Amino acid sequence: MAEKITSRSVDYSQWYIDIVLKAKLADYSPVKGSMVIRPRGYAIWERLRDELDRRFKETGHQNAYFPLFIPMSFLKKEAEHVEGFSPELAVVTHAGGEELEEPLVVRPTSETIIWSKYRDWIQSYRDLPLLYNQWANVVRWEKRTRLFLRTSEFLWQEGHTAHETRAEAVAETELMLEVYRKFAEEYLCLPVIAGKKSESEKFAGAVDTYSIEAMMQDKKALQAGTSHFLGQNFAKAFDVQYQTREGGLDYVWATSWGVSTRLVGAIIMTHSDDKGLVLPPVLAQEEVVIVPIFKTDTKAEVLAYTDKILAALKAAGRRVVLDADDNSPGWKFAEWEMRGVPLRIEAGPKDMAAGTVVIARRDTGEKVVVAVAEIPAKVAELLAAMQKDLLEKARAFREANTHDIADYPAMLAFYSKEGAGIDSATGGFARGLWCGGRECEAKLKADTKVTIRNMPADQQQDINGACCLCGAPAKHRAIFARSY
RNA sequence: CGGGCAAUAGCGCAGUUGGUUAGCGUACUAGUCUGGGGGACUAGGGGUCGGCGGUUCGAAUCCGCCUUGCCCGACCA
Repeated sequence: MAEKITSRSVDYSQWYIDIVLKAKLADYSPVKGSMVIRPRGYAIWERLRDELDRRFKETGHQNAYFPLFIPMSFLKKEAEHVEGFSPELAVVTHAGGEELEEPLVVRPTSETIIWSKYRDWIQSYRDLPLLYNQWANVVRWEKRTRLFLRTSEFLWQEGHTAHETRAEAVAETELMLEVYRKFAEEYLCLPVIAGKKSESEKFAGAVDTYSIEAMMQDKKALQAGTSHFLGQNFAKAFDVQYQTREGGLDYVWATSWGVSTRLVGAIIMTHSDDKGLVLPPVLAQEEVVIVPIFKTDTKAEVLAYTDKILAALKAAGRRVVLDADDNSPGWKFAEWEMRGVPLRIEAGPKDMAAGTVVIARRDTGEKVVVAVAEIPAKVAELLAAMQKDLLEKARAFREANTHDIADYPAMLAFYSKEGAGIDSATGGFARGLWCGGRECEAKLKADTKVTIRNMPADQQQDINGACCLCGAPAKHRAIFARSY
């Protein structure tokens, strides 16, 4: 609270931890890798979740809930799936004081339990498509954890859909990726790159995995959401067949897609500064904080003044809070900046005499004097401007740190720059042509820890040239980066 | 899971050749003044020194194991 947070330029990791703890978004728990989400952090998740839920329903999806415990044997039905997840499984072997006949896996994701039920529910093409989503917690035992970004238990949503045709399932995969992309940009102010993952980076059990990738302020990439085309893999594993329109029998086509509380970490890392949290206004628990500035003998009249402003903003539908505590104004300014409230209204005797207030923007620090009657309109204007500017600022940062790379020496040079500025320099995003081969991708990772984030969907034209890693004829254009 | 560092009041830390009643800053509580960028003074409350075990007449201090966190690596829809 009273302590300052570590500067980004000193230690980016510590800066992030300081913000999460000091803005009271989350705290550690006694169990390694699991975290407590505190009210100020949960409020961000709630607002994000509600908006995303609205968008899912708008695109025809329904919510359901599937159980936390999954029979171990279910995981084993899809070979790649169990192989991918087994190192991270938490398994219940005892319950009710006895050893269980079959161990129960605490869900790391719900494809298997869901498809075991889809088998019962799908008989005919008339039962399709099935467009279900669930909001749930999942557990993946992580070796190395970070608040919000990688925890052993996290909150997420997982959509699981079943379709008649391959084309329809692919379209759903792409549709949900686009829902995520728009949501990330419009609501979270996170500019993201939507594209397909390489073979080595895709989901265990998927035919194709797509992702949205964002750039953090240390220039590392963060996968902010994924959408998978599962083909008929799970339908075959769980024997989910349906009668086709032609009277035949075929396996159902599937997708799954998800975003998690990791998004909260992405938001923090993208927008915040050395004073603390900076939030897109639509996500903020409070959009406006009013700080009255008074002496003991002027307290009553100043509070009467700010009460009217508070009432006017509430009447305008704003999420607003008045901080009438006896802390000094400077203390309050710093505290509310730490918490990431987008706008601060300062009102004291001078303002009262002039019939004005001072409004300060959290992101730019800019202060403007506004007449009392104009406050609701000005607040609306500033909040909208901030929502827009945060996205543009983040986009400009990403563009400034994205470079086209032609060959391997250039790639090595790009990622070997010595660490001036934030953290150890990570170079940023490299954009280059790629042959699609696993070998050169693996070599790059071994040499530099840089991986292919994805192949941007809108940048696959004019692929004429050599792979920037191995020189073979290129098939794709890819984004490379170090990542979280 | 391997290597390194750390854990003492809510937070940040000091204390330790083993010795009575564990200390500082800050935060917290009460009061007075103060108040436009983290204010001053006075008086208070707050501790199983991360856990378990060992050595010892005596352990925050020495030893062992464990837990949690941070950094580096391995791993990672």
